Amino acid sequence: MSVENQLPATWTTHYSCPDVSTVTSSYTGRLWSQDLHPQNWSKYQVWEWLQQNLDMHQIDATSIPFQNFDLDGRQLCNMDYQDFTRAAGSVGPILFQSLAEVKWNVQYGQTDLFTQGDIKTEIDVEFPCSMPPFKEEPSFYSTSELFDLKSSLQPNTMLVSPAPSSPDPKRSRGRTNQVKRHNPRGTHLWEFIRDILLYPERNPGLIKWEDRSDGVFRFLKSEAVAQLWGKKKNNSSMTYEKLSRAMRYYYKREILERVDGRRLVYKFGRNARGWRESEK
DNA sequence: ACAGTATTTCCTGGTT
DNA sequence: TAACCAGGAAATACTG
Repeated sequence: MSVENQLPATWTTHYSCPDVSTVTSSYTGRLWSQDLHPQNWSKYQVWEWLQQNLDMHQIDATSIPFQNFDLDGRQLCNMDYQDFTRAAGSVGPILFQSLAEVKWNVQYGQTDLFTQGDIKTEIDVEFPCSMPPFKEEPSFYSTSELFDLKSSLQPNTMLVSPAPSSPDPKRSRGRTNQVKRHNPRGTHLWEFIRDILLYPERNPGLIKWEDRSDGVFRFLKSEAVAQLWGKKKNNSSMTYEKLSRAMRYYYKREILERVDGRRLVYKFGRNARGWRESEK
């Protein structure tokens, strides 16, 4: 089975975490218009948006009650500021702002300026990560943790993607990377896996609990998960082979426990937090 | 520039 | 044979 087949449509089409330069160029339109208006999001898309916002702001997924966002796009769009605060506490304002900006961008944001380029390479690059951070003071985290997107929202500064920091003379092997974004320490692999697992109703058959209370789970679509992880890390050459190596390193740290004899099965270890139902 | 962490990449060899 | 699993070794990416 190909990876494309493994990936649910919504994920292939919508899930990604591009770097700033790609985000900006993808702000263009076509991917955004009618069918991507938040008003028309499915529950799953709402969930994706939520996840991406948490990622972007480095908010632990367990810190907000996801059940309050078991909504489709229309319901989401009907929420006002108060509703967001009620639903997500201190994270509410971030979400509110994020949604407002998505709406704005769908409506007016994209102009011809960025409609360059070949759709193919941008097609898998779009929204959640392109959520602009909100500008008001987030009292609970430092602005330095934010993406430096403030500027990227301004069309004129967006196109030039200056590959900031490192000179990086010798190139890497395999990995296709363009611009090193200021990628705040994102979610770790095991947290990424955990977060997919946490909401099975929205997990499109990628990973499944084998024993919920024991923390045993199984990959159903190993390569698809690897692709998603790769997207999150902006690494298009990620494979299950490599992802699983990283998983095996978790054994020593007791973030995972070994489950032998069962292919694609892993178990959370004593150092993995946030996966138990009681911790949700 | 540098050290440390967390992968990522590659590889050999074994198993299902 | 394909798809996994085990880990070692070394390279990378990023952070402080």
